[in-house]
Amino acid sequence: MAIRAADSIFETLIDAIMAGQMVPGEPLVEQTLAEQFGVSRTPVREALHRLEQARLAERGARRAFVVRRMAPEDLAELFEATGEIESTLAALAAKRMSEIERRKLETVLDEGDACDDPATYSEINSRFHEIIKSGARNSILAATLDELNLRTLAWRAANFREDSRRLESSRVEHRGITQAILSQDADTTRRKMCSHVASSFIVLSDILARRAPEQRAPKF
Amino acid sequence: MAIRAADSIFETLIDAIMAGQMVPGEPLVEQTLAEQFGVSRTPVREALHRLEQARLAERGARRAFVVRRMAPEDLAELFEATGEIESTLAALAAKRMSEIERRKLETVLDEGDACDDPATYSEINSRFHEIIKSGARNSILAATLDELNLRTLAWRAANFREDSRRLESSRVEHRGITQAILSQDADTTRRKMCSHVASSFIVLSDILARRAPEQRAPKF
DNA sequence: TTGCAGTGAGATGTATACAATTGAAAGCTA
DNA sequence: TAGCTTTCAATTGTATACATCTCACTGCAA
Repeated sequence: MAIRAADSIFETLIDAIMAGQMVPGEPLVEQTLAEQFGVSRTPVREALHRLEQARLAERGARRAFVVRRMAPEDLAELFEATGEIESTLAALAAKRMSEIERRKLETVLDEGDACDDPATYSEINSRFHEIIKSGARNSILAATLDELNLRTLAWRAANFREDSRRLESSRVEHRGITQAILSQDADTTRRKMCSHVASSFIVLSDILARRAPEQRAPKF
Repeated sequence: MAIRAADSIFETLIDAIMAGQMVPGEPLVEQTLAEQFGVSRTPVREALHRLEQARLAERGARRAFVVRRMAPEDLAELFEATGEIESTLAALAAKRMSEIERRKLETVLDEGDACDDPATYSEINSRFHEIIKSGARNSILAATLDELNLRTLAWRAANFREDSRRLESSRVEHRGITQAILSQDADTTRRKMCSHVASSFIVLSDILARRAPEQRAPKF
């Protein structure tokens, strides 16, 4: 019982959704998944309920679970929420980060400037946001942000490919955020972070808009 | 199967925690609860897992569930998070509320001024916050706030008795928030709402601090 | 007295059988 | 043919038995 089957199934399903192997609308039947994982329905059932609570699954016909469909408006709300919470964390971080953390932030920024490989930049980008998140000194808000990020993953992961123009503008935005944090200007930090997340969303929207209609908005 | 046993058990347990009938640290044993509710362990099990995800239960000895204990610092973080999110919603509402909603807000404010009964005031207070929440036009943030409020309920419900001085200061704060919203000043709205939630927390802290040590901080 | 291994009770994790619900499709009627 | 009813299969909900894990307690040895 050291590692629970329900836990690993839950995570496997999340990974599959992230990787785009399970598209929104795809059915998630207890019996079928149980056979695939080689377990009984019980742990699968628990995993599916957790996916539902994480808003990654929803009920379809006959109360059956399907990978959650999401309308473009919902995605916009989700990104707005993410942006607001991340901005709040950044504003708190501007007031609370230690000297060591401020130095780290600068280091990561420099690494980002020196990097041209999109995959590496993506990893540096994560560290940048991670430092801010922990600098805010509020684990509840941090957990809330993680949760929301999980819900956008299915879309970001399936669609995002770093394009060099976005990479450059991201660098500029990171620099602005860092400057605001270093000067402990909470209001400016909030504004710049909010705009940064909004930019990411615009890029994603563009990509989605260019796709075939049946993929763009699976629900309709 | 119209109403699932698991659902009603989940809600009953929340209500019991809210009402202070189950104090933090109290064990939640599947078998025992199953007998009390007259069902099998299965639906109880599901309800307990959902309580855990809602952070109202945690694991104690032998992986058993107990009503979640919380240190004072955790409570402070929780209230800070609640305040930040409610402030964000208020700031958005200041920019987005319809004329009708603005009028409603004024009406509720007047009702609050005219009211001296703490129970009635508490209901009016809920409506005030409800109007702001829906005025923000973001269901994700609204749901996030609901979730956090649920987690503070156990403490607020067990401890809160309206005291007339708090009632008066609450009125003043509500008036300030309303003015800021009506003049569509998002920044001021955010600041005032944040301070409003902080005041509530201070009052709660005082009440907790006056209690016997073993009740004040159940964990230690 | 201290430390540790064995043991057993208490609790959750999982498998499986059966019950209940839902929705779609077939069939009947006007 | 349109609309209503009935039926039935698909799927989840629940009950129960068994498996597994954890930890407190006991007893022995150093």
